[in-house]
Amino acid sequence: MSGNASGSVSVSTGRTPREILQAQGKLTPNVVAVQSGGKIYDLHTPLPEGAELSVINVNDPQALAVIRHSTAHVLADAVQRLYPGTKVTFGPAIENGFYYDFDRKDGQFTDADFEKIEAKMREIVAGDVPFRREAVTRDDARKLLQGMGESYKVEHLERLQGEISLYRHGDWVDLCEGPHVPSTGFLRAVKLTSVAGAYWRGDERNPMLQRIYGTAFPSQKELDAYLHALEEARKRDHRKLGKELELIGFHPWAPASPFFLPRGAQVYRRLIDYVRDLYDRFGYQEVVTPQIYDHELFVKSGHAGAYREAMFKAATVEDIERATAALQKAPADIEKVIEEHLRFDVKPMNCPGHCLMYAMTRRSYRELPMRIADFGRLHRFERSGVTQGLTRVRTFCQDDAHIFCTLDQMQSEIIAFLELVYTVYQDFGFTDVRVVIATRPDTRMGSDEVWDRAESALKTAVERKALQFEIAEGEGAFYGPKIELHLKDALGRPWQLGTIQVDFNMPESFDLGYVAEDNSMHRPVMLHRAMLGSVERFFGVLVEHVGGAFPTWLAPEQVAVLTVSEKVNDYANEVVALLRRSGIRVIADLSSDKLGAKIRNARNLRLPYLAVLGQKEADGRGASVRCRDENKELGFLTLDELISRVRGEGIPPSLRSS
RNA sequence: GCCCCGAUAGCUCAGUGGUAGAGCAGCGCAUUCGUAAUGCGCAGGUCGUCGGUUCAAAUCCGACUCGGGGCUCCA
Repeated sequence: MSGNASGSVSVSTGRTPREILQAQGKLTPNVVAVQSGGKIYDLHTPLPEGAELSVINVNDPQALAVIRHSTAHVLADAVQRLYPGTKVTFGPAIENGFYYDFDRKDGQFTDADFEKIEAKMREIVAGDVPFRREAVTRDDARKLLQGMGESYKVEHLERLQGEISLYRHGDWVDLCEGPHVPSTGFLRAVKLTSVAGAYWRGDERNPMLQRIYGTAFPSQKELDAYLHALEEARKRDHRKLGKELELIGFHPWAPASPFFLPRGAQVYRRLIDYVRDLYDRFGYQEVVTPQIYDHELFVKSGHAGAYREAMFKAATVEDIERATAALQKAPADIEKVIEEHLRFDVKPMNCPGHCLMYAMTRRSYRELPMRIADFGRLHRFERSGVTQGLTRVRTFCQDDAHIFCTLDQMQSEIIAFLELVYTVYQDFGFTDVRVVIATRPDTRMGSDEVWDRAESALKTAVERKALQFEIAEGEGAFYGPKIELHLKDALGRPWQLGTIQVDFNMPESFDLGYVAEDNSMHRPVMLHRAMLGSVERFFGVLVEHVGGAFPTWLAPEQVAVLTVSEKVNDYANEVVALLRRSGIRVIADLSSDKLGAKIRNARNLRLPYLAVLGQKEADGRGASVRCRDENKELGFLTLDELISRVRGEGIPPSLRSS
């Protein structure tokens, strides 16, 4: 059970953590690895001379990644035993587990193989064989890997820099930098979860590998807890809740295009109304613009090139007849015929139309900043494999707006936007927002000076709000840098919702200008910005965030009127009419069901308030009220009390008078 | 687009080659009930679509459609 296997060529110096801990008498059976200088080292890897270290025990959070990466090795070992000839590639620990990518020549993995593979893995774990590390030269590694036929590893080897190491457990060996657990016996709770295709190095042009996902924990108990939490998260899935609560529907004849059913449309409309109210207060002007434009527009905006694949064409029968006739005359000119005769495109974005509108008249600096908002419906052709529920669809609308402003106004506009968007997220109860600033890519337009100014405007705004942020170097659009705001869905998958992007390109392409104070023409800057982003996506993430229990101000119905018996139907109808007149959204259950059943149904719909009406309530002109959010009965309330309570919660938190 | 999985009643699901099932929802009748499911009855399906294998297909095979998981979190 020694660290460095004897006989290998060691490039490292210094003692291993195992040796250090042993000397100090601190090597307990629970030690998985150590931490030193912010890095995790396993017990096999020599530390720099004189390094400080702290012990990582099997139950420490930092041990998870080590355990999972080691489990990936055991998975690969098991797979290669069961399916000889399978080549290994990468197998990292990931956020909630690990994966390993294989190139299997003789078939595909399916979920049905998991049981067999897990059994083999348990066997390897039961053997409690030690992991061993060897530092080797590139030549030795190459010889070894070539001898094993591991062509992907050989390819990877040539890209590696720095020290090259092998890890072994039993007679299985892999090119790997670690870190790994001391022995396979540390891998006590393992589950394979799914199989998927994945391209070698993530590139579509490369061969597709078979990826097996799994997860591992220090104990079965923790694994079970994780799997249970996953189950719970699935219950919040907006696709499941959307169906159960009759919010949305889909039909094969409109793939990846949601129907918002009456209950869902109630919420959808309120999301938009909410934003619209903010626009009124924050100096935005809403416009309504065309759905279908001449192709020429998107040539000018650049979409016809870069965005071509994602755009729907709109053709009339006449267009197609003309195109057909033209093709019969000149069959070779397909591209040209399509350009000429299929003239219309369905808009994938609002910005080109807004540029047209901006340029409809001569603009003065006095009009800027001009904030143009549009809830126009957009269509984008998303490839079939990437669509998903409401979070990735082919038709949606954004709370989209374009701010045309001067370079000097850019900074304050970005800050004002961040103020606004954080108010919005607060109203919805989102606190876990990830902020990413995407900076200049290699191929870009505009001078470095202008980019400097735009990037620093974004950074300043984020810093002014004291927000934590990450920089995504080179990930900005070719026309300008941007801030992205990401939120997570129930399963922890991140989605970009809000964004603000600086654009120097489109004003240029459309030759936009304004007359400045000195009577000279200047080019405005264009800011693309959205808070909810796609309303569809936001709706999906929101459903999951609140578990289908919309706050009173968004709920499709705010109060359910439930009768104890049909004897009080007259009073119930009176109450419903009164609440409706008071602007409250009500449904009534006057059926012959028992009260218990009515309550159950209304609760399953997650209605904020239940108003029970019986003879007592009819006599007292009130209702016996139950509140979903406080999860308790409020007892008897007069109708006025009920109305003022629901009305108070019926407006967004940031707008409530205090 | 590519890899794997799935599709049976409005919903959730059972049914592995031999006469299509359950619960819930719906409809009808009875019940008039006090805080998470009242009882009885009725109705409801070209088993996603098309093709193939077979005496016989929801079931086996193939294609297609739609949906789900995934496709750098780089040894």
